[in-house]
Amino acid sequence: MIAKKVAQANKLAVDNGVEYLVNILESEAPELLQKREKQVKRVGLPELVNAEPGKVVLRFAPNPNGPLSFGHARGIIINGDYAKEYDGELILRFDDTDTTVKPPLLEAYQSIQQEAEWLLGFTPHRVIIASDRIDTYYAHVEIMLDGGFGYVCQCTGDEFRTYRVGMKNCPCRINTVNDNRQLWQQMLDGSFAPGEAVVRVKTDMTLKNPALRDWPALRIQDTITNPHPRVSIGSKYRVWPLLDFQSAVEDHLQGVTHIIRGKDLMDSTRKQKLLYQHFGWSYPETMYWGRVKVHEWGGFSTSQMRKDIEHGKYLGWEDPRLPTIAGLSGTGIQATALRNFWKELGVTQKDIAVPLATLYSHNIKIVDDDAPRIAFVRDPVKLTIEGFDEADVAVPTHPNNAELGDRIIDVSSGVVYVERSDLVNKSLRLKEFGDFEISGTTATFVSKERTDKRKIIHWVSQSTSDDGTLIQVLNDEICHINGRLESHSLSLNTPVQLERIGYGVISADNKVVFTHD
RNA sequence: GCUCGUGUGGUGUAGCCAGGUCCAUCAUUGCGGGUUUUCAUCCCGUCGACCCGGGUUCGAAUCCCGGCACGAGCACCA
Repeated sequence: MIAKKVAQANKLAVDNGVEYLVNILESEAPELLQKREKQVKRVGLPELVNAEPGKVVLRFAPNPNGPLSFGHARGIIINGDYAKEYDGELILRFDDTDTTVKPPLLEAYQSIQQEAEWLLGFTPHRVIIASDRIDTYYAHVEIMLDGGFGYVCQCTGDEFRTYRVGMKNCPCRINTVNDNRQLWQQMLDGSFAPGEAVVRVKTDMTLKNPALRDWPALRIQDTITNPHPRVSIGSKYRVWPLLDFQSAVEDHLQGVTHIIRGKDLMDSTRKQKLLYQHFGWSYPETMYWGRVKVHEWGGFSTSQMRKDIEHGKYLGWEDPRLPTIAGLSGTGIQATALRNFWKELGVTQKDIAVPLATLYSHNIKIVDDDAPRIAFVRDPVKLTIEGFDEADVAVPTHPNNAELGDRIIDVSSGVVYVERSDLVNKSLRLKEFGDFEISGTTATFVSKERTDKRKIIHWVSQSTSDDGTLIQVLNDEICHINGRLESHSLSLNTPVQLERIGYGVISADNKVVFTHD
């Protein structure tokens, strides 16, 4: 019955067009006509669940084992943007609890804060350093041991792995509170070497997910051989929390309401939720994003970059070939471009690979309206001007932005430079100057106005240009391209556009670093 | 192996939870054209996608089941 009616309606729609039905509805039952707009793309980041404006606390927690990379920018930008949008707070937390595998780098504590601020456009509301908080973590270990939901385990890694896959309890699991208390003191006082004892969170060895079975919370590190790089910490502690424990406790202590992180940490969330249950705490809302690769770079690991720099493969963290924030900003990528880029990708759990062209297009949108045009002549050839009497020519600094005014170029010397490769044509127009006929090394003035469709090239006057260098990465090599750079009074780090070449950034009086086409 | 997650044009992304004007959004890239004294910017046009197979339903990108593919976790790294 209903089916028949619907079929009838559908047929009407096909025969008479949807308009017809809409009209009937409008006259007979207007309340059924729910306005559903044509599809619109959602703008901005998705809403946070359970978020009360003014009470949202988020955090970004890098290991300071190097300065920030392109990938870290996502964490800062997304978390920071939510904090801003919800009038909440962003915590910058240094998770520097490993002194052996990924040891922290002293300089990174400073540089990360600066880079974070550059990326965000504001200063993180709180800064926490995990290595300052070890005593607090110890206090929570003691609660855990006393509460019977943690124990000191003396099994080797291999032994425990066998228990984990076999879903069997390890012998240490039945330690009494007193046993654990005593063993804990022994961990602290140096009776155990690294690997001889760990503190575990007691969950359940029969849990479906093997990752969650009695997971390790703290371990011993040889901080005599590998002292913590912060002098105030150095060799002070032997027992260090692992990420899952440290992060869980700290998030609770700081009142974090929302955690947004990589989906590789999904099991971390599950482990931490089990710990929160033991403590009687409630876990923050969590969101995840997938892994990002950039076509041109592949993946990027801080540890690998650090090795390559130490081996001299790269100049340093700010090397323009490196996907670090320092490298990117040094080549003229703007913080706003990075922000827009990451916000556009959002927080999907898909693993993706994006082309650099996407980032570049964001950067062009930020930079182009205000980037002064400036000429750089590669492989310069000196030409003598004939038949032009005026002392100078005025060239607009920006073709679409008159506010930037004109560049007055003195040509009274009668000598200009042009690019050698442009000289395959003998009839040329020097941009904003005039039409010329080239013969040997003389350029004879023809007309100020355009007389034909001859090719337009860029040029510099000898007296208003200097020897300069364009620094450009080509095939993973840093190339220093010498030429003549138009004289300018632009300050350092000004984004410019080299006419007919591409965008760049002033890196010294006579040096420009190439950004992109 | 166990566990978890993801699959929309070349690349990203919206829509999916609350099935119907979704012959699927927006951006980027490619291609074509226009403006322009830059091979830039800007503008216009155009190509191009719901992983596969079943099921539920009058109707499925959207719900269910099963495959397949890819990724991650199972570290005394973060």
